[in-house]
Amino acid sequence: MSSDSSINKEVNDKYSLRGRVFHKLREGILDGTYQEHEELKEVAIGEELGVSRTPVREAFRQLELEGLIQMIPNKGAYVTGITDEDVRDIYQMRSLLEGLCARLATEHITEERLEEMEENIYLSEFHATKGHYNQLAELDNRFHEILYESCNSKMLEHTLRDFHQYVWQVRKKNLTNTMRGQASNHEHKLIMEAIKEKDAAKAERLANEHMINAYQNMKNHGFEEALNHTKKEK
Amino acid sequence: MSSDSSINKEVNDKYSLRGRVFHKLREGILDGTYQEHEELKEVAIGEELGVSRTPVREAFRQLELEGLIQMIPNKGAYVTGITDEDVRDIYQMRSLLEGLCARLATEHITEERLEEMEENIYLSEFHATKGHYNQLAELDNRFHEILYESCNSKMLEHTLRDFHQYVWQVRKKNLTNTMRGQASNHEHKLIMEAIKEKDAAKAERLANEHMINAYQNMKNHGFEEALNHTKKEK
DNA sequence: TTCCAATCAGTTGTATACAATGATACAAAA
DNA sequence: TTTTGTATCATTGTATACAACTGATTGGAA
Repeated sequence: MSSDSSINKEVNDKYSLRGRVFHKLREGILDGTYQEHEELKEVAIGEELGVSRTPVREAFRQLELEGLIQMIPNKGAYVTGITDEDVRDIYQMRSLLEGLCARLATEHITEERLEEMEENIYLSEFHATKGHYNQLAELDNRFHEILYESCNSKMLEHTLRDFHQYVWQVRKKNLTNTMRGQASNHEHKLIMEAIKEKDAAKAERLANEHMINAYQNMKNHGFEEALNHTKKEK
Repeated sequence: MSSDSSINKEVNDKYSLRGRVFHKLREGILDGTYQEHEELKEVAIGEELGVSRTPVREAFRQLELEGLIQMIPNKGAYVTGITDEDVRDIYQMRSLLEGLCARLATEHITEERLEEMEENIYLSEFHATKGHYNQLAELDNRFHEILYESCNSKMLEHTLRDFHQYVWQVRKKNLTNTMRGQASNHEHKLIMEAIKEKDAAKAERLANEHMINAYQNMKNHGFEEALNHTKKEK
């Protein structure tokens, strides 16, 4: 069921103008192309992407709901951006929720997904030794996706996927810049083993720590550059 | 800063057609007016609310992002609704996150908000003895709002507010139908006292349990009627 | 000079027109 | 009878037109 909706979302994103605008803007905001407090004008964005105001407006509505832009009625749309504090808060929440997810996944994961997870970790080890950081980041991404799909909770899946995408830009840089990739993969392996042993409490604790470690590492290795936001008023 | 955005949201909701459509539809989906799998047609909804397709479409985008409707490109919008499982999952997540929120609030709450909280609890006791269930529900609502505003985390505030609104319809019925209101208020009082004592760990644990109790109570006292969804295929 | 108001430019809010897509019904052929 | 092709219709996707609002500028009066 959840795969249905994600497939539809893919199709939607790919073929509709609105979807393309939404993702383009989201990406732009998260990677700093559109900076905090910048005003987004409907016609300007429309021309930039070669579409009319209608799809742009619809994309704005979604970005507003995600909190990436703030709309002031009859005035304009302003980039809220993602601050250091936001990243910290997301990791705090994710630590708890990824733990919950891992616990639930222990109870509900299918044999098929467990195999994909095993393959994922195996592949990650390979790419880590070869220094293929892009593949590594993709696999890391996918590992968490598998967990989300396996927790048997539509709401949790949805929430975690949102958070994950939110910090994706930051994470990507981090995995490619440091040795975190290998450590991360090792932690994935431990989580998977706990799931295989059907030890839900252990899986929860490990997933918890996995997030805390990821955040700590990020802070240590140049957090600010990872978010390439150049300014910050306070 | 967070109050700014909520004010804007209020203004927005009140004065723009899109906002009105969004809330009307959201309410309708959550309270069962629009049932699961029902198709929402743009023109029909537009005529129903006396607006054109444009604001309706923009509201659809937001509902889609919240997961309340599913849109199939070039086909239509279908109500996803909120199932028993969704409510269970939300309470599971809320239990963890409200705990986190209470912990953070312990560190960051202002004197002003603490006073409002105290007043809230005092008023709740009064209305509880008088059987004013509507006011009780409103105050319960507000208590959590104060916590969200006090945690000093924009993301957490946003997330919890979303969840809260999601289960609001269900909660309201529950608070009005049972003696849960009084028990709930007592738990609020304990949480507040922990915050006043600056015992963050205790506040976290209490908020945790508060959610679990709320959910348990809901299950015991006719969960299905609270969600007035009449059908369910499986 | 300063203040106020009127006007104007620019932007968003909403409605509508047109295009494209998918569903359905019906007819014709196997 | 069943199947397939086609025409038609309903619905969504997108563009555009117009209305309403906001902010700024200009001009005049005190």
